[in-house]
Amino acid sequence: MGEVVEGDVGAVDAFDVFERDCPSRVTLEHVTGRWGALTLCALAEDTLRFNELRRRVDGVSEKMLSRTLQALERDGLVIREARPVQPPHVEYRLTAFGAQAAGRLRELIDLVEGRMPEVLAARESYDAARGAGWQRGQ
Amino acid sequence: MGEVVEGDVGAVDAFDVFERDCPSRVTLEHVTGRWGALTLCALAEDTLRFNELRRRVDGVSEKMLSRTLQALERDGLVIREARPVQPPHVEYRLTAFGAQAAGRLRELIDLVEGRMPEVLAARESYDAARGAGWQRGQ
DNA sequence: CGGCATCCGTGACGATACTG
DNA sequence: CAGTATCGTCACGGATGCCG
Repeated sequence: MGEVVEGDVGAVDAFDVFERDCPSRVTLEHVTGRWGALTLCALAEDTLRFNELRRRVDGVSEKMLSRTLQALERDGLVIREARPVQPPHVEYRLTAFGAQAAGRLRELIDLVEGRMPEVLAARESYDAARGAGWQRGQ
Repeated sequence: MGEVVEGDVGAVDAFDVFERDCPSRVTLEHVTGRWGALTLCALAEDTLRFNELRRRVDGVSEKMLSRTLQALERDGLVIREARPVQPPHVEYRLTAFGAQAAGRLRELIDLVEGRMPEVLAARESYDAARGAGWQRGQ
């Protein structure tokens, strides 16, 4: 994974995220965004309906969940399936790409969760060192 | 996933990101944030100085890079090493935790970059389907 | 139930100037 | 070089209300 097939001219860095106007940055932000990441991971566990998702991703507002799902659907990570019944029944599930992304995210999240004790300790010593004269977002 | 080991009082999901007030969410946002992710990946390739980093992460402002680095240092992902010389010489490098996080991020980014052609196609068909009469951020 | 439209505050973010 | 300080903007994101 990741090795380069030579002979292919420069298609390698065609979508390099380090470039400021690269479209891959936008997609990456959708995937790694505050709600995007959690939404993808929630859908990786199970196909869910709108309000089930809302409950699973604790704290997300209706508007943001809606926006997040639209962005992910537009980028081809999520499939929205609406069954024409009364009352409405809409389900969200992942595409193959979405499932892969969710898998990578899961690994990252598991890592972070597992390292939290160490993170909390690091914060304390950081704040202790610089007189706690901080502020700025968390 | 999600089952509780009885007898042990909830230590299992002690840092579950799906919970709204969990500190792991904040750290995850630092790691996956717009500039956090790129900064970590840049430092995974090499130890860098402030302005080298600024050039590598195309588009980041001084202020945001500074904030990003502080957040990552505080969470124990980045080490800031200042040598007391004139002119100032400051280097940033990853901790073991930071390197692991960067590795996971790299995999995610590689995936996204590789799938961009498909993403672009998905967007076109999405926009085509719904009259393209939209807007809202990307 | 599954949304979209609207109002609106807070803070993220960029540009610029300044310091050590 | 490596930042901090200050200012202005605008879009993120929550609350509310309405519709199919």
